[in-house]
Amino acid sequence: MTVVKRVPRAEREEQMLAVALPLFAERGYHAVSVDEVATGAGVTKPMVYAYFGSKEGLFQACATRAADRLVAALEQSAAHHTDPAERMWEGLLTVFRWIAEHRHAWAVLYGSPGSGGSPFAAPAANASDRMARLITDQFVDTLRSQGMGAVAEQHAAPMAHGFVAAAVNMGRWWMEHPEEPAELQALRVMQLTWNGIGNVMEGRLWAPR
Amino acid sequence: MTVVKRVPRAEREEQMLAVALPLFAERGYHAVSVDEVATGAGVTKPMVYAYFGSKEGLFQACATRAADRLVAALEQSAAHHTDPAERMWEGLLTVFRWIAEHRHAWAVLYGSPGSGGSPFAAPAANASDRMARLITDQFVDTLRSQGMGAVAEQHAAPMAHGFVAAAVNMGRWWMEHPEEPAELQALRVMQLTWNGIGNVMEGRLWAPR
DNA sequence: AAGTCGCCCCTACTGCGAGTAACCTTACTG
DNA sequence: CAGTAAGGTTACTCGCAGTAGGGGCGACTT
Repeated sequence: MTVVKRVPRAEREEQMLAVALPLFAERGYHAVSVDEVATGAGVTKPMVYAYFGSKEGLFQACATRAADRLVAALEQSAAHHTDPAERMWEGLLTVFRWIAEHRHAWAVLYGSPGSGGSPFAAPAANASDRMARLITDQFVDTLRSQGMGAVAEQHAAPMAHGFVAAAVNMGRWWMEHPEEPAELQALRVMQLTWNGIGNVMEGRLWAPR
Repeated sequence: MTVVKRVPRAEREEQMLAVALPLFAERGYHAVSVDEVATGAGVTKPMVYAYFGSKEGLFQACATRAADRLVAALEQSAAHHTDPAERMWEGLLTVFRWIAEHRHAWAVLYGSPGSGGSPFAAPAANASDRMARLITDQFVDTLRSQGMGAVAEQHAAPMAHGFVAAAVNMGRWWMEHPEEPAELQALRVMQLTWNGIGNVMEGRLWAPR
């Protein structure tokens, strides 16, 4: 009899996620069947349901894990810098480097270009919210210390969301122009959101130290 | 026998789209069945397939139509203004007002908050591209006339995409805070992308004339 | 040593909904 | 008043998400 090894839950979940992530990333949610993931992980469909509840649950697990790691990387970067501009710059560098090193995770989180994006965008929205919060806090602190609390209250959160969205979409754009370096993407976001288009048009460019 | 009127294709397509749009907008792609749309439009499923080819085709038709109208509104606005800042500002106002008046179309195009977003994001990407191109052209013209062609070539397109993304996501954020006026959303995008966070933090706010 | 509990894993189904084949019927054409 | 195209239907197939129910093996009691 084939001595098929029995594997503890945690390890098997890991295998399933490892199989599912690149599949979801490359073909999109719809084009991946649960059976496929199951057999890829050496088991059958009901195991996937036992561990993740549903196909959506499986996808969410992939996306949530990706989101957690991305946000963790960003938080760690933020903890190492205090100056606002530097913090932004280093944060962007961290994010774009993370994207380059985790293309599958990024694609699952924020949608791959070829196949349709991901449904069930909750983890992506959640990741964006957490990243936006990091920026919002920075923003509010800086403005408060300059007696501009009112501006902060009103604009910080939505502007932070806009900032994150700009960065995320620059990431999407990047996926289609992969020859460029991460640093250039980060620089562009800084030009756009830190200096502002108005300044750039008048020749005021931003540059890291 | 019930004298159910037979309806010409163009008109029936219109009905189907009219039924499908709010359904997709409120419940998302997955939770809507083709049968539902068909009966809602007074016919049966095969008619939908005869006219739109597939469920995806039906969705794309909704989204593409929304995209066309949004872009058309923006193009018309752009044609009425030449000054870069004013053009941006009026364009943003146009977009946010359009969103307020076409919430369903907007939700189908760029994903509703409650239900999962939409798969098959091609029309959304296409709309973003076309809006970004409007901005890119403006951007390149302005920079070229100042002898900064090199900057333009390298940064205009990706920055324009970042700009559009920021505006789109501000629109998403707005859907969850619908009490605020369109003007405030537009103003925030200007603060973020025209002035830049750096300027805002130093107290330089932007305001329409 | 024998019960028994819980975990890992399977075969074999149900059911829903996308997509299709084949046919009917009304209305307009020469 | 055929002939034909366009609007419309019933009645299927099929793929896949999700489930029911059961089997075996280790670990922990007693």
